[in-house]
Amino acid sequence: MGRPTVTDIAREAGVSLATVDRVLNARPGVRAKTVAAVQEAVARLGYVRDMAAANLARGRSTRVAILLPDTESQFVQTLQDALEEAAALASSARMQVDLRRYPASDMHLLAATLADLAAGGISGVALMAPETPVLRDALRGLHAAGVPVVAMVSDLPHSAAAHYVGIDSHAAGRTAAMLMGRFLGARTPRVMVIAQSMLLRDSIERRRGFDAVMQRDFPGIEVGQTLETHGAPETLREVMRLSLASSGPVGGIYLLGSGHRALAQVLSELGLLGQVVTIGHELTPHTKAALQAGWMDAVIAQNVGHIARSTLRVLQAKALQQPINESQERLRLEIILRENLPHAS
Amino acid sequence: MGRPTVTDIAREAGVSLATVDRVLNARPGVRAKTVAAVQEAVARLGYVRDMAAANLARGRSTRVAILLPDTESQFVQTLQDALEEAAALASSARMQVDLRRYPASDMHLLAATLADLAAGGISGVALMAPETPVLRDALRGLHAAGVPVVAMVSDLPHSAAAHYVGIDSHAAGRTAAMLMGRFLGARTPRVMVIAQSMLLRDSIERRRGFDAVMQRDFPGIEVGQTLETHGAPETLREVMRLSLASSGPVGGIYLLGSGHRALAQVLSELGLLGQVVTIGHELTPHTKAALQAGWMDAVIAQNVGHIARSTLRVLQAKALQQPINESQERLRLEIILRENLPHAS
DNA sequence: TCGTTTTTGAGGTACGCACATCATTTGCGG
DNA sequence: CCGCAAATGATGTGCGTACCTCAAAAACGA
Repeated sequence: MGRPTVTDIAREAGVSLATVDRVLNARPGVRAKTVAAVQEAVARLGYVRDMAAANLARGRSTRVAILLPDTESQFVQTLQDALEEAAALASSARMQVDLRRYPASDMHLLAATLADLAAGGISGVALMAPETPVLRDALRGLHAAGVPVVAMVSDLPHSAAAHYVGIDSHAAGRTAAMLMGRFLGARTPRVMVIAQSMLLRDSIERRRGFDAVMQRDFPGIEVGQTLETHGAPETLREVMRLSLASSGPVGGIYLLGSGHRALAQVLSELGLLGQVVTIGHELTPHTKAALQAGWMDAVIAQNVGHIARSTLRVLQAKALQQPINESQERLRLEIILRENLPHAS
Repeated sequence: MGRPTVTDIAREAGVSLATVDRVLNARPGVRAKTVAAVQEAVARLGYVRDMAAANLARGRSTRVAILLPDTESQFVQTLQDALEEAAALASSARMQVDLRRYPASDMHLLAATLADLAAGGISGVALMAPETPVLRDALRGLHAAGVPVVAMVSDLPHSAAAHYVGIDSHAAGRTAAMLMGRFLGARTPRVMVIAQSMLLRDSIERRRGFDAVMQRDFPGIEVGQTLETHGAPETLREVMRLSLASSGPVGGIYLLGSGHRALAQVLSELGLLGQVVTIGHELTPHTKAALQAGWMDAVIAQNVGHIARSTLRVLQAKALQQPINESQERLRLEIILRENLPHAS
């Protein structure tokens, strides 16, 4: 005989199917004593609800929304691709995904979108966004409406997010520092730190983690301030020139983000390409190429495919009020060198 | 309206439900022209079979066997734990797992067990084993019987294995070499290589990968022969003493396997603990502790939880003759330092 | 004890699909 | 054009669960 079914529970508990159903689905109108009897039968037989059948019967088709910033970042694009792929697969598990980009500059618009979604009867929302007050209020509104919110990549600790899917950014920064310290060897003990912007929480935390390990384990290495480029090649060239002029040559470069289109060129103009230890974050076509070319030494990444699948699983679970398998959803921080670069699929 | 169902397909293709069913399940007795019409309707409507409902209707309860060597290795134990956890979860997806250990010394017994399983009507087998001729024949027998075989951790390229779940061992060795070379810095450019045994194919390939990168990128570093310990602390102490005496001091130690219980003690006896760069494989309680203590510098690992879940998913898919989502099943080679050690869960 | 409320039982329908049976239609060779 | 085989249609049942309705029984208060 296979797994026990509701019928077995009914027989075992000496009640009818209807009563078992009432207990299992927490419907009212059952005496506490009867509830206990049914629950005992469940425990005794080791009954586990067949979720496939349950969802089939419910006829539920979870509808969720995922919001990504419209930043021209290759990482976000990579993540979007992964989400689309995962969404296609998830459709076979009766879940439809509404994947959108929002203008990163207009948080009020994002908030309005979220309000619309809540009103439109969505069963879950996942988003990657910086935690501004406006957003926080919008998310609390969602929470009040019973819509679970999942934070992606960058956590939203003060916004009643039901779950965070992403790596520990502080640990990511610490790891980058550890590799930087060890790879630097006999090179000039000075590191330049470059970022596109420090808006998202994860950049800030990476920087903190980086500094923590640098101070603790490599006190002899000097770490510069964060140079913000806002994605503009001109600014990148300018700030690097200025920094080199004022603080002197460097042995390493730490990219808080996923790198820049123009970075290779600027580095080569400055005669640094391949000469300095370069460590960055996120696996994108750019960073992949840089690793392969050999001028980037390491990339600290999170598996976007995993993020995408995990996000959808968590949204599904939250929407159906099912428990979450923590160990499956925990993301690992990945260190990518040229040698363990994933093959193009 | 929700997702299209078989009924929609039938209407769209202008055929009956029965015919749609015949086409979808590749049953005989349908003209090529009709098959094409149905498939076109499927493509047009973007029909995706509801696997939950399909499996429910099939009422199948896949039974699979997983065989692990009874080696006293912490890695195998960790893997077993992960498999048990995954199996518990998989039971809710109508799949029962028969998890066993076989005596690593007796391949004939393993072959006999496999023959029994084939006769007993199993729908899939996964195993971690060295590819000996006896085993190869047994696996071909399984293949002939239509039982899919999944190789875990160590590939079985000549044994008609339907799938390999594990990382690229050559790449693992290359990665270890790259880290060793860069971490070594100004230390004595000599590396000692230690293994429990060189039986499993993965050890051999790691060694090959390690040597390849060492020769290419760090020609100045001398790499010793593989010292086999067969798990005995005495042997470990002996071979290390001999090697140090004959070849002189070393700056790094490369553990081809997951380390030894006695390693920390022997290293400390020889005054090497924390003095030499130590790199090994697989995340186990031992290697975790060593990383945390700081005397191991890096561990190249594969995510056992992922291996376990992937193995079960692949077995399930093979048994049900469903396609496999390659990108989800591809394992990443993980580099673990103290800084990105996963938290105890 | 009676009437009322609460609890329980019995039974049906639906979800999307697999699989089986039997009737009917179609295509094809002669 | 007939006969036969192949192809297709029609229809039913079951998988395990959710959810609904109505009737019956039990518990309860007065």
